[in-house]
Amino acid sequence: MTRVLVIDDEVPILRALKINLAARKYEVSTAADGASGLAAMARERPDVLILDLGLPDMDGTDVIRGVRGWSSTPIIVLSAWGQESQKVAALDAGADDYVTKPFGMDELLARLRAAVRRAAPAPDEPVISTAEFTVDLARKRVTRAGADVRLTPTEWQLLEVLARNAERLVTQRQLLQEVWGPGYQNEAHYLRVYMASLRRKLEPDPSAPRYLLTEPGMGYRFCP
Amino acid sequence: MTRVLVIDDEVPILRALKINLAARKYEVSTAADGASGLAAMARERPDVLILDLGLPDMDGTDVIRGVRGWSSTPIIVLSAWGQESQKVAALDAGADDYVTKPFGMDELLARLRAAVRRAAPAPDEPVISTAEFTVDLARKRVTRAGADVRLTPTEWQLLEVLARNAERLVTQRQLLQEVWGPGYQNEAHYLRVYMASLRRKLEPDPSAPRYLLTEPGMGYRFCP
DNA sequence: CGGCGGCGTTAAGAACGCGTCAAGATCATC
DNA sequence: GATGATCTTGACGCGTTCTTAACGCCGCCG
Repeated sequence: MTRVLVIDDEVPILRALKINLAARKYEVSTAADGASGLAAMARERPDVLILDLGLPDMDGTDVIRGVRGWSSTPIIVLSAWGQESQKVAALDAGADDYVTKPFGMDELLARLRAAVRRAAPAPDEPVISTAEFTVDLARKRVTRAGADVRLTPTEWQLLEVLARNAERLVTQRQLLQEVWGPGYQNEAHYLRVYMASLRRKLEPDPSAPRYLLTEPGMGYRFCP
Repeated sequence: MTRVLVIDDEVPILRALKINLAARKYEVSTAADGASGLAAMARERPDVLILDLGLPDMDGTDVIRGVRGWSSTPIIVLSAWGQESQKVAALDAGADDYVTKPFGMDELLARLRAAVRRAAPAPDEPVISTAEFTVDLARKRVTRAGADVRLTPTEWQLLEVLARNAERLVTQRQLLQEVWGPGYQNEAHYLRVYMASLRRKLEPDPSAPRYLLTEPGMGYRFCP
């Protein structure tokens, strides 16, 4: 049976979720604020977390970071309409999906199923290759034309995040967060320096990238 | 069978709707004022709500907010001719569509069908496509005729909000709020500039838009 | 008929983002 | 403590994007 933890301070929503989820054979527990939510998270180890961003005691993204510090449990975020930036921040902090309030129960259930399904098969294909080079995520190795390519630690981390999200656009904030940690989310400059050096080592023509693409104003994308 | 709740205080309209909707195999219930309407809403959980803005006891937008606090049931608003600002307020409060009195039954039925259709499927895979182009929300990608379309960040954000509310009328205020943030709600001018450039990149004939439609005085609508 | 407001289009300067180079600062290693 | 690699920071040029203003069009209303 799938266990769900709901962290929300609004009683009507809490009750509605409890009833509907229980009816679908989920095992539901609840918490009304961030602090007790984190405690419940550690105590009960649920399979999914549903988190309202508008909590009385803590910022929603801080709760996410608190969880992501030690767990990769899927997190679905509830946010009010019009808080686009909050949603982005939540996703950057490590949330998996979001639902805008007011939400239809069907939509939430669908996203819940999707999150659980995604979480189950963890081991991805650990080797990603392009026509020019291959990235072995497990061995932390990059090969080009038969030979290993020497990458500095920072270069590798950057490439790893991009490779894990192949084909996906990864925002600058997300990259900075994953490679340099929180507090560096505005140092977009680092990205340019290191993307340049990655391209110099991996691209056939570094000034006209084919695999490590820039999406101006938004981020980067790795296209094998 | 689709269940419809009609909240209206005018007896002739109420009767006309009841007859016409029942003839189309809708299950109809009615309420004559805001307070009993909200009660009926909670009790009966209809699939659609048709709400007259000119109620004797409450402001129409307050009824909408009362519903939107806990439910995303589609709301179609009825308003007298010439009450533009009321309509905008209603849409901002969370209504899905509006019909101006006096209205043709065919138009109302069409909007009703559209509202129900929209509410039904929770989009698991966030890809919205038209005959001309497709929008992939997760990958942040727009494809037209097999090729990627380059959008600037602002263009993308604007399209994203419209796509997430496909088929639905989005007010200028909502768009400005989501894309430029609060404090820009009167800069309707930006919308025109960026809608123009979106149309230039996506519409087959930018001067006669088929997908990115203008609702004069109100806002815009994305119709796949 | 003429003014007014909403909408679409275009253009131009300002502001910003990106890539590049290079000079310190820091760290690891011996 | 010296050396070399790596990371941080600054400066600059270039192209893109944002912002703002101006103008034409259309429907509405006095």
